[in-house]
Amino acid sequence: MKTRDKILLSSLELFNERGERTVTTNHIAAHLAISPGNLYYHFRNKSDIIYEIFLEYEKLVDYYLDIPEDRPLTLDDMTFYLESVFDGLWSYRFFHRDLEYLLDGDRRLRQDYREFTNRCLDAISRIFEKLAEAGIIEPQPDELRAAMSLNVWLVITNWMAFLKTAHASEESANLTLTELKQGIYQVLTLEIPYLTPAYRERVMALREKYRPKLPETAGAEPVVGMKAGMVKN
Amino acid sequence: MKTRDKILLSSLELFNERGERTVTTNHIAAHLAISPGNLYYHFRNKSDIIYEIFLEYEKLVDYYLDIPEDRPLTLDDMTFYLESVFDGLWSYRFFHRDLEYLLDGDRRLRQDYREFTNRCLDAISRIFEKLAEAGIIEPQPDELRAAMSLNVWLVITNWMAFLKTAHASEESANLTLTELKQGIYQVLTLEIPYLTPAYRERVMALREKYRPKLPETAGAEPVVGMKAGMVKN
DNA sequence: GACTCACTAGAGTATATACTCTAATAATAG
DNA sequence: CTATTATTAGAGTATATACTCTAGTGAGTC
Repeated sequence: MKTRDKILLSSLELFNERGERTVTTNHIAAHLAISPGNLYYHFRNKSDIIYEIFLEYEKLVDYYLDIPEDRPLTLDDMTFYLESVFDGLWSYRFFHRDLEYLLDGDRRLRQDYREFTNRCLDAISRIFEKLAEAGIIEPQPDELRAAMSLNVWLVITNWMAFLKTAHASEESANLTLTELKQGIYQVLTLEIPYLTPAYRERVMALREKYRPKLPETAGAEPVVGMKAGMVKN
Repeated sequence: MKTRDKILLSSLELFNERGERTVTTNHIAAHLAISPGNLYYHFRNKSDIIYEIFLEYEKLVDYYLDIPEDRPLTLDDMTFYLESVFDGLWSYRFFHRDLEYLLDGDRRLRQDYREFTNRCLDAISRIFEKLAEAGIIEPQPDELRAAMSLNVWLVITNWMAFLKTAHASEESANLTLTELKQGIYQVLTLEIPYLTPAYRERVMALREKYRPKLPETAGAEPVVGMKAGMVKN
């Protein structure tokens, strides 16, 4: 594997683990057992590394949120979208943590992220639209759908932060799979009132699968692994 | 005014303006035209300053979210809660921005914040309960109410970050009053499906007041001032 | 007038951080 | 084989950061 790619991989790993703020370029180099000079041969600066990681993230999410226009959506599709988005969120979780600071320091990133957000909002809205066409949720006026989509986005992007700050009385805060999946539970909660009678029970059953067993008990559950076995389309 | 209080005030101001990460204790001292030594006479370290600011924030929100148990809630109460919470969010907006890092570095803060979050969630849930009692929203089972409350919390605490990152193509990102208030619009969007027929129109009209005029146009609107004229009870 | 004590100035320090520079070694092209 | 280019090591640097230490000052007290 190319040094350049190793740098990106290690950076992501360290950023996710310890937060971008506490991981220095020297740490990254040390972790790879290469010299700082070597790292700076491949990247102009730390921002550059972060930007490239963002591009990967963007690509991943754009890929997952590609909505088929030639067929109606199914419940499985919706499940796939939810699982995928939380997957992506997990893999690049450092990003949303220090988002504001990162955007303040890199105009390119700010601009790109802005567009990325808008694409995501459009995708969510389009998913709702197609779920309505498929008779899974009731159709809603554009304006309401847009506001709902934005709420879904806010819940999704804030879920990890909530887990890490509000849960986990112990400091380390190993996230469990159950906890991460509760994010899907929260998103489905938003949809409940809009479900059609025909699908209500099925979606409620789906939601139930993501419900936490014991809300307040920090269990010794398996740590998140993800990259689960869902395949696109 | 005591030097100690001036330090807290300036710190909050600078943190809000530039982010905790980029504001050093030396900056704070310089801004007050006092020596670093003086600052460190009053506070053991930077974390201590932040912790004290958090206590103020906590006190403010706890005060606002005190729910009267001797009378039913009104729509005006709900408006007051929403306005107040966004007020508080604005006044201490640096806090949520760097939340994870701050909690990682201070056990006290982590523990207190955790309890604070739970109190807020309980308050939101209690508000929903009393809104149902007042016939404003339909009553819901405990479990759904809890999940809804959590969604409200996620939307509220993530709203500022959304504005600062997704909006404002220009770098500075001066938030406008209209934009901040759109957070209330988003929260009310969550409530729509649960409104009783008797109140539906009134709440929709209230919501309309917070609706952004031109969603995507970064206008030259008046910058947020807040501390608006709402009085408790 | 000596004494205390809360408060302040300002120079200083150990460490870290992002990043640079030079020189050397592999890899590749002609 | 030679020349060029890509890659790497490793020491070094300018600056910043959180924080310390010493030496006071000024207002009140006995």
